[in-house]
Amino acid sequence: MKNRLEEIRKQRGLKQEELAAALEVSRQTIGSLENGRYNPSIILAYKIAHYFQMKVEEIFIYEEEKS
Amino acid sequence: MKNRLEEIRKQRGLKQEELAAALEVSRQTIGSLENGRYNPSIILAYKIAHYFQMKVEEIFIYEEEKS
DNA sequence: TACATATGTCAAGCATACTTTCCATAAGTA
DNA sequence: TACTTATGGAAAGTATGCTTGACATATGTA
Repeated sequence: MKNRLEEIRKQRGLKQEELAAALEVSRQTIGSLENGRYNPSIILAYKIAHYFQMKVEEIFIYEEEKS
Repeated sequence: MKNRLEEIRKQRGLKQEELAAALEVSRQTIGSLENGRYNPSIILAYKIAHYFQMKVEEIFIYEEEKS
């Protein structure tokens, strides 16, 4: 699972901390997602997509056969 | 988070066990998703959508403010 | 009745998502 | 230099997703 979080966040001129606050998660969670340390829960993925007014699949890109 | 898993599975004439095998998860996981005991990981949500050739958001319906 | 099939659900255990706390590093500025 | 801001990331703890194994119930059929 790849994601375009860092790209989209920067497009919007947001700091990790600001995005984290808006989504009610920790700054470390945002950093960990951006750097691929883990995948978001489906709930968080939806919150992110909703916040950016995008589709989940526009932000999180599934790559077959990888966990 | 609601989902249309049971409805879609039955439309396709599949048993829980058959769907589970196709997705490489346990039958209990499918049952638990259908009965709302927990939400899928984003990986499993994508596998399910891919299997049914649908969008994630057509199957899993986000309800604001609920975990 | 007896047996098979499909589903519901629990319990224990492991893996992963997310938290808080902490420290490091890089870039900008006084 | 010294200080601030933004980010990276480790460590330990909690919550949730998923597993296997077990048992229950409902339905259909011999």
